[in-house]
Amino acid sequence: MKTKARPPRRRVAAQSTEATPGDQTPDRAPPDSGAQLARSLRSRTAQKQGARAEGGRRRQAPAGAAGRRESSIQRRLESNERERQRMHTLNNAFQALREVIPHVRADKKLSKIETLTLAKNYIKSLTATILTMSSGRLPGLDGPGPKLYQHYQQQQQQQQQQAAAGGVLAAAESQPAGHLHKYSTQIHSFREGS
DNA sequence: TAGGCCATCTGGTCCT
DNA sequence: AGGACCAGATGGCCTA
Repeated sequence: MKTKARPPRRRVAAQSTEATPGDQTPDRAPPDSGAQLARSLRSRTAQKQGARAEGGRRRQAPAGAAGRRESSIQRRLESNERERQRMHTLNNAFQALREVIPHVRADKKLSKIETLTLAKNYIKSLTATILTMSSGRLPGLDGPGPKLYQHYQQQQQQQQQQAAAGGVLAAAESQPAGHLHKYSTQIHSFREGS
């Protein structure tokens, strides 16, 4: 099943502080209020630390414990926010990659795994094309072409050896021309919406 | 309704 | 010590 471009959606966030400024993936609703989160965290923490009553009584929290708990909550909130930002920059990078990879259905957003797979094979097919052209055009001449081609062939041999050891290698991966074929096949399989 | 994809939270580990 | 990175868990939204 494929995921089509989606309208914004909401997430009932269990935790979080506030709307992320400059959120580039408005896929999600801004998180809950800090107050809510703090409440949630406090109750969780209470459960975890075993608000275990001893003989039906709660132990008295040591002096300063409340302050430490608050600062611990605060640190968690800040950490969550950083993590959110980190994921946003990662998603921005994915988006930038999507925009650079030619694919058939412009209206369909590539998933992350599709983006990576397509990018890998696109790079391979471009590399193969460039090397084929340059080695053909500059036989025996000084220049990057032949060296690159040699390097590429070495890489291919290594990959074949590794694959032989592992016992897996698609025929398309084993030769330059195969990359283009594999890439275009993949584009079409994605288009089919497999 | 099941399955795919994703955002977010969270705790652990690594790095500076 | 604090931030970055990572992976597992959770739950929402969407499509077939």
